[in-house]
Order: sequence, then C-alpha cells, then structure tokens
Amino acid sequence: MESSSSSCHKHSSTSVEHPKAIIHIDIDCFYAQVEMLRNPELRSQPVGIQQKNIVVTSNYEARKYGIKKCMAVTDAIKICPNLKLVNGEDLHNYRAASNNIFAALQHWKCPVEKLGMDENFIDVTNLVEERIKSVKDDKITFVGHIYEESITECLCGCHLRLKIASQMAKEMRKKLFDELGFTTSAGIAHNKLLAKLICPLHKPNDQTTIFPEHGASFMSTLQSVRSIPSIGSKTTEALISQNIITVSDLQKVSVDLLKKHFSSDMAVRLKNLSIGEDNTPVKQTGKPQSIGLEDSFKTVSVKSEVEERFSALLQRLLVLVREDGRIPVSLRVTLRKKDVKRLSSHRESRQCQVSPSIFTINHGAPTVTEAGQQKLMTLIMRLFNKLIDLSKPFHLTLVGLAFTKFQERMTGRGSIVNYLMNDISVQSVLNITNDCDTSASSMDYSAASPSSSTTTDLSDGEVEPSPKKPKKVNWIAKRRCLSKEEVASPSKLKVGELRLNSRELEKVSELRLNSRDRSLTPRASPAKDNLSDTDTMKDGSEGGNCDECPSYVDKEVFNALPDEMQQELKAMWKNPSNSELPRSSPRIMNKAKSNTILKYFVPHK
DNA sequence: CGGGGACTGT
DNA sequence: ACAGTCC
Repeated sequence: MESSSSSCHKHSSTSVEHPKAIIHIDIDCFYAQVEMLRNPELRSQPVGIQQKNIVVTSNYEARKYGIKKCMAVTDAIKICPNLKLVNGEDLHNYRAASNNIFAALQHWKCPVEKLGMDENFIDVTNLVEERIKSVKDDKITFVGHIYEESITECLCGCHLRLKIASQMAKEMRKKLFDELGFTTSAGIAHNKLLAKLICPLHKPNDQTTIFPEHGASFMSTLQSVRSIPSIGSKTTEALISQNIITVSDLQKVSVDLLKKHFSSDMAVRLKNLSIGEDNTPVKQTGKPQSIGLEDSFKTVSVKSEVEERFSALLQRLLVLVREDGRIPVSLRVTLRKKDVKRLSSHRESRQCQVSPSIFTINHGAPTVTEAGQQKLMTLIMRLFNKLIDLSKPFHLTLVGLAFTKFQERMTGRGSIVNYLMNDISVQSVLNITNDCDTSASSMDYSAASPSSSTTTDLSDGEVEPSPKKPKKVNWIAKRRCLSKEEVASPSKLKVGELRLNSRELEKVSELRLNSRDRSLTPRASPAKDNLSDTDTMKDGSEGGNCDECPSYVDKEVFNALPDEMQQELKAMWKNPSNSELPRSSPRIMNKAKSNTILKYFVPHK
C-alpha cells in the first residue's frame, strides 16, 4: 500500500495521497432484525432483546419510546409497558446470521474484516481501480449522502474512487437486503476510522461518504475522545486527567505532551486519529482463534454448582467445536469473583493443553465420547482448583470455558490433508514407511512448543504426556491401517475448494525465504537419526524447519507448505495413531509432481 | 452490565 | 501464560 505512493512521490501530479477506498457496513439493530426476520409479527411492535436483566438492543419502534442500549429491563418496561422482550442469551442464531452476511460480502472478492457480529469493513480499492478502467468517468454518479460537498476536489483522485465505492456500497447493501432481508447502514471513506465513524450519520438504512479533506473537521465535531474507536474507558481516563476531553482538544495538544503519558507509538496514533488519519489495513477475517462460552449469574458458592455450570457450558461448547471442524488443543477456564469494588471486568483464567486424541473424527466432525467428556470435566475442575482455594469460601459471578488453540483437523471433508491424501503425488510426502522400525524408536518427538513453556502439567494417566518429557512411542506399532477403499477413494474435492486464505499464502512465501531459522526444537541430544541411512534421503544438509520430518520427505516441498499444514504433518508424524494415513512404500517426490502440488500453494505472480 | 472475541504487553 | 483493554 505504502510502496505504491512512494514509487511516484517525486511527481506530485501522480502522487496518490488517499489511495484506498473502504466501506464500513453496519447491520441496523442487528439482534432485533434477526428476531424480526424469524418472527415477522414483531415488526410492527416495539421489541427489546434481553440478556439476563438487561435490554441489550431494541428495534427502531422501541427506540421511539427512548429505549437505549444496555438499559435495565425494569427501566425499559417503565418507559414502554408493551415492549416485547425476546431472550437473546443464546447467540447461535445471531452468529449464523452474521456468518451469512460475511459470506455474502465475499462475493466481491475483496478483503472483508468482521468487527463483532454486526459490522464489516470491506477494502474495495482494487475493485474500484478495475472499474475506473472499464467505465467512463462521466457516467459515474454518487449514491447516498455526502458528509459535506467539496468546493475543490483533492488532486489525488480520491473523489472519483470514493464515488465508485459509494456505488459498490449500495450494491452490497442491496444484496444483503434482497438475499438475507437485512437493512444496513454504510460509511464510505479512504480509511477505516472515517468509514466507521461516518456510517451512523444517516442510520438506519442509508449510507454516507466522507472525503479526506473533511476528516479533521468532522472529527472535531465529535464530543468526546471516547467516541474514537480504539479509545476506551482507560485511555479516556488518562486523556481526561490531562484535560483532554474532546477530539478538538486532542487535535490541539502536541505529540510530545502525549508521549509523557503514553508510549511513543500510542501517542502518534492518538494524534493521527484525532485528525481523521488511520493507516490500519482491512484484515481478512478467517477462522476464530478461540471458541468460548460464558455464563454469568448472581452468585455461586458451592463446588457442585460450579461443576454443573461447567458441564452445561461444555456440552454447548462441544457443539460449536463440531461446527467449526477443527480440533482444539488448549482449554481455558475463566471466572469472575464477586467483588464489590470492581464491576464486571476483573476476570481470572487458567489454561492447559488437551490431548487431541480426546477428539475423534465422526462423519467429518470432531466429536468427544462420554469418557472424553469426563476427562475434559476433570481438566476443567483441576483448572478451577488452581483458581479457587476450596478451603475458603468463594463467591463467583461468572464462569467461562474456551478452546483457544486448534490443530487443523487431519481428516474429513474440507481438510487440506484429506485432499492431499487423495492425491497420489502427495502420498509420498505424507508417507509413513512400514520398514523403518529401527528408526522409530529414535525419532525426535520433541513437541513444537519450547521446553521453557510454563504450561500447566495436569497430566496423569488420563491426559496428554507433558511436552517437557516427550515420551517415545513406537508409532509404527500404534499406527492405524486404512482399508484399500479408503486409500483408493477418489478425491472428493475440487481444486477450487482448496483455497488458502491470504495469511496462509503469505506464510508460504515467508517460509520459502526463511526456512532456515525456524527450527522450533533445538536438539538437546545429538542422539538422533538412523533415519539418514534411508536410501530415499536425498539431502543430508542441516537446517530447514523440518527437523521432525522423516527422511523420505522432500524438505523443500515441506517447507513450501502452509504453516498449518506443516503443523498437521508434524503432529501426524509425532502421533500417527491419531490420524488415518495411507499405507504405502516410501517414494521420492518427483519434480513434476512437486510442481503440481506447489502450484496450489504458491501465489501466482 | 451481557456474551463473545481480538489484540497487546509482560 | 495470563491480564488488561477494546469492540
């Protein structure tokens, strides 16, 4: 992004100062719209969405009565006695709707970043550039509101770009309404900050564009620094203590003054935000990095009730994990102690590893047996014990449960490995030999996590061995065999379905440049491999990030694979009993075959 | 003051 | 790992 402008910075006539076009789309009163779509009778009535004793949002009918976000239920009913309350504690439907919206926005092939459930940023810069080439300028008209008509146009061409972006915003909003039934509001600007802040100006069901030259003056109309996204209660407190209350105040103070109370980085960022400048990129949203649930309540003070709450949460959580498709490897328990002083925030948590073998792939989805659930409950209560001294009374107001790290699942529909395993050319990469018994006992099974890890070792006979003391296993003996049909089954997936996200693609190029110093397991013991005597070993050189690779694997090919897949493969080599592998003799990857694989992973040009 | 998550910093 | 901050 930056490089495009620097390449022509000498020629001010072609310099692009505001090269991007960003759309922010906000679903109007999201929860309420979801409920009204489910039950159209609600449309004509005032509706509030209730979570515990709070009305978290409401439809526009209810807002006429003065219902506000996060209002107490009792207050809301006083204001509006015939308010229809819908319980919104289970977010399942909202999450599904949110995913539908996100999916619909992928249609334009632009980066889309989700912000919470009901907001999305779309970077349409590339799309705008394409359309500029293919369409006559004078046929382009604005759609929606403009924050302030400009007398003079910015020379960088951003007005034309934003004009086109305003049309795209309209198209997107139309699609969301026609296909999903949602009314939305949109903001169009050259950065995320202004796009988000300008969005509500003509809410609901309309859109607004702002030009860069009005950024600073628009920002100064905001009353509190708090209204700037990323400035929360703590930062606001710090600013107010310096007598900086409004955005206008912030515009006037020097960066040096700010540096006395914030990190240098933060000081510069704050100053830029105040004048409407923001260079943070729209980052394509992918799979979540954690999946969790919380349950809050008045007070819980007995262990058995805690256990019941966790058990209920676990049941629900396992459904979400099944839907996600990945296998979790880390579990976190959170709780909030009753504390008269602090309000909601003060949470404490403990986490530990979970053995992936607790999960089994069933009809392509990770599931847990009854016994597995017992094991998880044991882990949970053990973490709970670390947080609470049971010899003393305790009072909790919240418990939470989250899976926080994932191993891409190794088999099943949609899995990269599943796809590749159906490709004969790749079986040689994945191949596990039947005749390396001698090497099996000397394989390096060190876990990828550094031994300095402070991960709680909760292991006993029931849980995963500690990464600190890698246990040598004979993985040949433990390995499951596949039936002929499974090995021979034709690929169920089209190449097009094997789409990597941009992060993975980045990773590939990064790895290829940089495969040398990523060794995760500095070897303490030189006692390694009799593997090197295999006839398929073609490169005896040290280095690469492939220390755990069996010798028959082509390291170049391995290093070119996406990080996640590398992790999958390493996990399989480490624990073959956990995966289903084809059983055939080792082969050297031939060059032509390698290329056919690589073309799926390496970005074109 | 609900129910999720992401990111940052140590 | 875990807390803090933000949405």
